Amino acid sequence: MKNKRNRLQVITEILRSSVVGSQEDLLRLLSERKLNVTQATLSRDLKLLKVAKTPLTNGTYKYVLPSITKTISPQGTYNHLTSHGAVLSIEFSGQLAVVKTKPGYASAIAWDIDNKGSIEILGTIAGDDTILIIPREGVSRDQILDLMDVTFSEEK
Amino acid sequence: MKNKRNRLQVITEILRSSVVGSQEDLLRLLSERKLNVTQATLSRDLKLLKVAKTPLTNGTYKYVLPSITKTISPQGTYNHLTSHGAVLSIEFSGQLAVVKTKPGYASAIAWDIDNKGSIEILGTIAGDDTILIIPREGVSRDQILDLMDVTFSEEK
DNA sequence: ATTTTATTCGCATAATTTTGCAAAAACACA
DNA sequence: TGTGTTTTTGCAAAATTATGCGAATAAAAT
Repeated sequence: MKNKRNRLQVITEILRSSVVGSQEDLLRLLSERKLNVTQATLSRDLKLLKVAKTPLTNGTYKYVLPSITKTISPQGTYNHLTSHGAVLSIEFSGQLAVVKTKPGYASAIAWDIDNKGSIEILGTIAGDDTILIIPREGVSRDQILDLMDVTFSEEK
Repeated sequence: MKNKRNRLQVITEILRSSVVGSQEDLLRLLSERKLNVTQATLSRDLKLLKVAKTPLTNGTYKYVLPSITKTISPQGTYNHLTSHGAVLSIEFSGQLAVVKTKPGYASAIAWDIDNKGSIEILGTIAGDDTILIIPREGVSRDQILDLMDVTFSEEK
């Protein structure tokens, strides 16, 4: 189908605006919007979107979007944070990763990154609102993204 | 049993230091440490710890600890952040919540909290490394924790 | 100490999620 | 358009996770 892109978009909107506790629930919400798929497809969609299922204090569960999502912009893909945290975006240039933060946050966040002691990262250099991450040779962009996802949103 | 506390502690250590993709895996890791329980218990433990199952880019899954975990300490529960983010802990006194941050972060974070415009929070007052949160009457500690969880880590 | 109350946990099962496979749909392009 | 390739999806089954219930254990109360 050609509505996969659209469906993924709608799913993120739904998850952003409501508490969804199961794929069956999501299925219902989607069909209200005339998007009919099976639960199996949702499982795959959520995996693609890296949506996590997390317990709430009220004893129920909720699907939550990851902190980093890939946005497809005119000039290639671009990873921006869906949260309102201090980290605004992550992009790559060759082997290097560039993290943009709110003004003043860069060095503190770079400290967090360094402090995680991840073997994948050789070091970081921070300005005021920009951090340059120097990954170890052979480390992929995806590995860095996973790492940041985990560093910035949920815990390791 | 009396080793629940210990078991929860060990679980957090394991999840912090390795990639666990299923409860069965966790079961094995625990039994290596002489902690024998059933998967049912793990499901409950993970729910208690608010551990989320999240997809990784390599196509597998991983259980991740939340940024705020309730630590079961002798003098009652106490909520500290497991992440290396700027927020270090949240504790309550009566109706008020006190957030400790890394030095210098308090006002920036208080701004984030205010800016979320949550109806549950009347206002905040920030010093250098401490924020006082004044919740609206009738708002529970758990509600505040949920809110902070969402504010500091994952998206809403 | 005995009874009552609350917690923890295993068992079995229910509920939910993931995935292999094959078919359908979309795409590429000669 | 026809043919080969890739992507998407449903189906059904496998795998995984969640939970009702009762037994066991611990804690509290009298």
